[in-house]
Amino acid sequence: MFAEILIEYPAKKIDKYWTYSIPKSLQNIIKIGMKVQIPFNNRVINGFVINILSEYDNSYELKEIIDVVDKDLVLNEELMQLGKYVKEKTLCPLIMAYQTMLPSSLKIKDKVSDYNKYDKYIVLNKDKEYINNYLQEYNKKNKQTEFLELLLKEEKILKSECSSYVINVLKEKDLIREEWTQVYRINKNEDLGVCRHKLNKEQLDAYNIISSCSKNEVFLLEGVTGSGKTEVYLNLINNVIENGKTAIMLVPEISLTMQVVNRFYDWFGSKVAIFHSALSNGEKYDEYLKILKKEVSIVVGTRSAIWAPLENIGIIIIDEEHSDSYKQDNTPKYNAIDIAKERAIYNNAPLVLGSATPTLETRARAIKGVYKHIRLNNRVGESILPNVSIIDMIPEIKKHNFIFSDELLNKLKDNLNKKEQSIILLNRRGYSTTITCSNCGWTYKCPNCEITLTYHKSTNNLRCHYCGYSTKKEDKCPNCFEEGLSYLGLGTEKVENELHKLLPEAKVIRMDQDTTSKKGSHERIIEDFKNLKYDILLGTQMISKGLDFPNVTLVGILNADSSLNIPDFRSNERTFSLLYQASGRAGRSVLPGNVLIQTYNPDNYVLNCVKDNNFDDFYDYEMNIRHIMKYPPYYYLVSLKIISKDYNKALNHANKVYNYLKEHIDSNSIILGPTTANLFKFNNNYRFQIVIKYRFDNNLMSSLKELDNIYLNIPDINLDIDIDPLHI
DNA sequence: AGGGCTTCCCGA
DNA sequence: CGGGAAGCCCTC
Repeated sequence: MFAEILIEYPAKKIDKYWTYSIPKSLQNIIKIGMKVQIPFNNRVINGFVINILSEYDNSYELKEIIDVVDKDLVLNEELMQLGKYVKEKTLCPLIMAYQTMLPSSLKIKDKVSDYNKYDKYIVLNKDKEYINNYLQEYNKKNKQTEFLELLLKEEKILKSECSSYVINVLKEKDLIREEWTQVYRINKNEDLGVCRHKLNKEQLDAYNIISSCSKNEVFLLEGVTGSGKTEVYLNLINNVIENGKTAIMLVPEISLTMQVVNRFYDWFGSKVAIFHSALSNGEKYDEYLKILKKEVSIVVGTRSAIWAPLENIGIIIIDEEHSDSYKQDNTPKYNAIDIAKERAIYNNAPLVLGSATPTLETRARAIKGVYKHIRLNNRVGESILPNVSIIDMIPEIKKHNFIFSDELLNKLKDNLNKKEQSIILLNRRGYSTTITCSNCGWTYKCPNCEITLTYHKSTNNLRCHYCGYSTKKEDKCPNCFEEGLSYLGLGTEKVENELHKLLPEAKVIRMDQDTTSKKGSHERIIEDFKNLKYDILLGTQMISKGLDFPNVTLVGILNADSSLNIPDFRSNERTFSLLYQASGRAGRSVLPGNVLIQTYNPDNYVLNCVKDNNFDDFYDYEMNIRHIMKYPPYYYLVSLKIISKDYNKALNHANKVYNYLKEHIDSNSIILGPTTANLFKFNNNYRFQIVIKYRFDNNLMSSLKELDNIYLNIPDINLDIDIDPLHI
């Protein structure tokens, strides 16, 4: 017997099958998808069994597999197949695809360490009669007898609650012993079944259409904010598990994750496993184990949850499908929606994409009939969509209102008086975005990335939000040594300061990357705000999605232009989505909501579509632009980045890549560039970019693979290929 | 990836 | 001539 094996290192040069013979002693143990130990180039390393062969017709002398690393960890057939898909789709080494599927504690490359967690108990080592006799004979009262008596009553006691001296003495006498039971770090009660609301007509229609689909089909569930999509998901999943199948539900990111997860816990209790980045390695390990042991049938989590080793999947649901977080931005650059489609096909199950603002790609497919389009047009219960108005900031500037317009400030005051809550969104953290010397014009810039540094007042330093570089702020200009430093551009820290000045009685909580770095701080802020401990929630886009605060009646959006001005063909779409989602936070209960959008471009079409709550018009407008400009969904994109520390080398090779593509890919495909990439200098690397737009191109993928291979062997140059990029 | 072997460059 | 760095090659 022989095994074809992948080497643990995710290097493209050794990304192929290596054949080993299987020793007799392991022949019944080794399976496809298992971690094994092998000799490789005079070392012992880990490998991953990808095929088992009964014959091997080559004179080459093979080495033997040494041992199995982990008998219980076997990727199933579906995931094995999926790995090959990921390699083809994203051009990553195959082993990397499999590494991506596993929680970090179980990665192929890791040594086996025991991630199991145990509760250690002390129990009696003799029967009760024996102990009673012993106590009588012993005929003294001390800590030992006290402990034995307690143990007679309780049967087992946590070791951590016992005196180690007493334990040692009694162990010596052979009266007690230790017993270990494995415990999970996250424990939920049995199925609680609470929190079930009756579905309204629209929700019920959506539920009926999707639940009666027993084959592979993709649905777009497009529901306005507050229309109760989560309730539909819960019912769909309930239906699936009642039929003995399993379900995956993806949510975008953690601020929202726990809120959704808690609804699942409330309904499904211990049948749910969760995955998101805030879990510790041990917690992830436990959750993974629950799935492997088939103790759970529902997995809820962020992007990586799409790899859950569930079998017999009955439905996959992706909430807020427009979210960028479903695409991984380092290798393998996969999109969880693509993976979900593959898994839905494999399991012959429906896939539901839900959003109030689906991507243009998704919506176009729904309109074309590739996906089934289901709409929820009304909010649940009494609540109506908020009233949105646009505030022109140019006249406000003349009144020296640089941050808050009179109207927004008055509404905030009103809300304080009425004891209703407000949300303020500014998609920029820090204090000010730029520090410039008004005397000599010098600006603080990142030495590695050549972009302006953001000033953080609370730590009195300047930080690069891309590479993490940080430096102390000087009192005087470091260039001309005059006291001319001025603070330009607005961040959440400065808004917070300003709120304290203008509304000293308001209790303000700020939520952005800087205030949520600690574990659990997300949930704490959200809980506190929900429990009315604060009047105003101020934050970046992490507060815009999905959160449900019934007492919020006002949403203020500062500097709505900032995201419109980002040079990316999707910036209109992102702005619309961000503002629309943020607006949706207002008036979700009986109280009506107001949204104020502050801008310097009050006539902007995108903002006015938000104001009129009109996704259809926005969609038509933006689709027209995409059509004219040959962008998705009319064309597909590939982005290639040519990266080097050496400027000339990067430029030179960018041109070579261009010429290669020109020669090899279909002449109908459009090659743009090379141009300087969006972040031209990042971490001391110069980056050039080439973008390919294509519709059908039979030569493209093979050419990209070929290019990728060529650049493996060229030193000091890195070629980064992103297929279906989200940002260009 | 990373260890071993070869080559190349330069100087107590 | 010798030693160390850089480049190259190979791994079932």
